[in-house]
Order: sequence, then C-alpha cells, then structure tokens
Amino acid sequence: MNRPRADKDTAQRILEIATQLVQTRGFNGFSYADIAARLQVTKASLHYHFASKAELGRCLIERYESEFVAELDAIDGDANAEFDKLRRYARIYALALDNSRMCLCGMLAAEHGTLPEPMRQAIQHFFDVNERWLARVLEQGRARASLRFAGAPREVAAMLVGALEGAMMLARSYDDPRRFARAADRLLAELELAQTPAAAPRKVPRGR
Amino acid sequence: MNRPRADKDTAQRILEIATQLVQTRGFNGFSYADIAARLQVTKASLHYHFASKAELGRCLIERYESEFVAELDAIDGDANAEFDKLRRYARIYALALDNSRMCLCGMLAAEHGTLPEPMRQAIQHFFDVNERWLARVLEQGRARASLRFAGAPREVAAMLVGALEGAMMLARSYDDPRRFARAADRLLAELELAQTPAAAPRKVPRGR
DNA sequence: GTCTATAGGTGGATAGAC
DNA sequence: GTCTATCCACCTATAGAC
Repeated sequence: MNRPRADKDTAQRILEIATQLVQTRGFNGFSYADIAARLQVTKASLHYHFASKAELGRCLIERYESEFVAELDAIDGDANAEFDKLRRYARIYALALDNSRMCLCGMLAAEHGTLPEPMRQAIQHFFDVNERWLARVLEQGRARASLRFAGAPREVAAMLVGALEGAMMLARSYDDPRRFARAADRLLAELELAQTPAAAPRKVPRGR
Repeated sequence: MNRPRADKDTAQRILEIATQLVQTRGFNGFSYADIAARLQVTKASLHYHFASKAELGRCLIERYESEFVAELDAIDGDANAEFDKLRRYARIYALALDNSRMCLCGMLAAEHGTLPEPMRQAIQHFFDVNERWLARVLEQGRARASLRFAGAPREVAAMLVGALEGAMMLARSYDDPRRFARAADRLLAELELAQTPAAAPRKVPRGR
C-alpha cells in the first residue's frame, strides 16, 4: 500500500515468504538470508524492497491484517447465523495450524518485548480489529437470542481472542492441531444458547 | 540437580537472570552477553556453568517447572475449596505479569519452531504437569459438586492452560495486566457451580 | 532491480593463563 | 571459577557497478 517504488511481484513474494517464516520461527528466528535463499536472490536485493527488517515487519502485519479482514468480510457476506460466524472465525486459525503456522500476530505478541514501536502498534491494531468484529457478532447473537454470555461483548471478545491464540500456541508445541479444535469447540459451546445449561454435560463430548 | 561441578550461587544467579530475560524477551531475544553484563562477569565464565545455550535453556525449564510445582503443592497444602484453587492457580500467572513477565514456557511455546529437541520435550512436560494438576482439581470439584463443566476434566484443563497463556500474551502486548485478570475471571466463572446459568449476567460484571 | 563486495557489529563457543 | 584473547559464523545494512 505505501511502498514507494518496487517491482510489485517481488515485494509480494518477499512478504509471503517472510510471513511464513515469522509464523513458524518468529521475527527473531529468521533473517534476510533465509528469505534470499528461498527467493533465489541476494540479501542486498531484499533491502531494495524493504530498507530495514523493522520496516519489513510493519508491512508484514499490515498485509496480514488486510487479508484477515477480507476473510472476516467473507464471513459477514455469507450472512450466517452468529454461531456459524464464530465457528468460521475459529476455522481461520485452524487452517493456519494445518500448515504448521501460528497466527502471525500471536507469534509477534510473544516477541513484543524485542519489537520496534511501529510493529507493536500494528499488532495492537490487529487485535483491536479482531475484537471489534467478534464483539459485533456477539452483540447481534445476544440480541437475536442465538448466543448467550454474561457481561460486555467486547470483554468476551477479548477473552476469546486470547484463548484461541493460546490454544494455537499450545497445539503447535504439542504438534497436534486437534488440540486446538477441541479447545475452540469448547470455548464456542459455552456461547451457544441452544443448550440447557444445568444439563450441559452432553454438549461437548470427549471426541471431536 | 544435575549440574556436575560449579559454584552453586553463580549458577543459580545465571538461571535467575536468564529466566527473567526469556520471560521478557524470549529465548532468541537474549544472548550470553546480556547475562554477563547483568552479572558483571565475562561471557566465557557463563560457558563454564552452562556449556551451551541449549543446555542453559533446558536447565531453565527444569528449574521453572520445579518452582511451579512447589507453588501447586502450596495451594494443595492450604486445602482450599476447588474454586479457590483455580483462582490461586490463575494468580500465579497474574503475579508474573505484574513483573512484566510472560510464563517462561508460554514464551518458549511460541518459539517452539527454533528450539532444540531437549527443550521441546521439557516444555511439553511442563504443560502436562499443569494439565494433570488442573484435571485433578476439576475432577474433585465435580465430585464434590463445587464445579460444573462438560466432558473430560483433562480436556477442560488443556483449554484452560491455553486460554490463560494466551490471555497473558495479549495482556502483555497491550501492556495491561488487568486484561489478563478479566479474561481469567471470566474463564473461571464458567466453572463455578453456584451461579444460576440461565440468569448468569450478573456473575461477571463489567469492571473488576 | 539485482548484483558483488564489504562494512561493522554480535552471535555462541573455545583455548589457555591465572 | 574467572579471566583475556580469539575464532568463525552470521547478522543487518550500505556503496556502487551493471
């Protein structure tokens, strides 16, 4: 979006490769040399497109967020029931995991302490966007009596984002994507109105 | 425990400093030079106590787990009600956050993709210990009718560990420890039997 | 836009004196 | 146990030719 000059294809390919590297190894876990090797160019060429690693990092988050927003729009476009929207939201995370990837911003959140300020702000913005979207779905679900929860929608949204990011992280370190699916199913089941809460036991069975 | 020779005080101080560095910057975010500077010794001295960074990392996790287990034992020793145990469990995380620290193993879980195998196994072991402890508390709570949840205790435990780790990570990147407290309160409130589920709204109020 | 070459720094790690 | 000195690999980044 705000890259000045540049062969767009190359810049895009750099971003794709770097995104995958951050999602699997973290921002401090890869170097320009890694990108250069996969793209079959020299490190110097990369600096033409992204002057510094900090700048590359910022662009990485912006691109990731806009692609994420596109997926949220797609969910809204299909105009599903609120519970289905939540399931499809969780599925975005699940699909990343199937490629052994963490959420880009979840990964960066862990590295928060070492990141330059512009990246920190971009990460917060990503989570804000996620929480606002979730809060809107939750609010609608409550209004239409399809979802059930206590307190402010935004607060439930904040809990959900954290819980899904955490579930993702643990699933990755157990190398077991189903671990994420089980946690996500359980978190969402709490919000489903259909259940008789006092007799909840059969709502989330052992398997998945 | 299995350090061969060594001035124990120095080794312990190295571990303390390194623990704090990992909790704030991650395993890939600090170097022997950082420890050396804070301890006022040279990098070479550190290698006397911990031959390699991978070895240091493994010891870090072992020490962290044994201190964590000691805290869990302390909770069991006080023989509280199950819900109080869960609250005190969450409080361990909250206290770390107040010192701007992530859980050591939560941090390392994010860096999983870059860590040597012995560290990966130690991290999984830490989470297993946590989940087993939580599952036992949950099981007792259900038996004594003080807690309410659907499905297998171990599965709820796995969800809780992930959710708390994730909440911690997000709270840190928002630089707002209360964000963790709100998420934790909400997660635990779901388990409390006392509430009338259909009229749950007043159980988790806006503030904290 | 991509290259070669290189600067200037830091990474983990070792040898050997004290 | 701690030091000095050093190794070599790697890091981000720049200069300047093509």
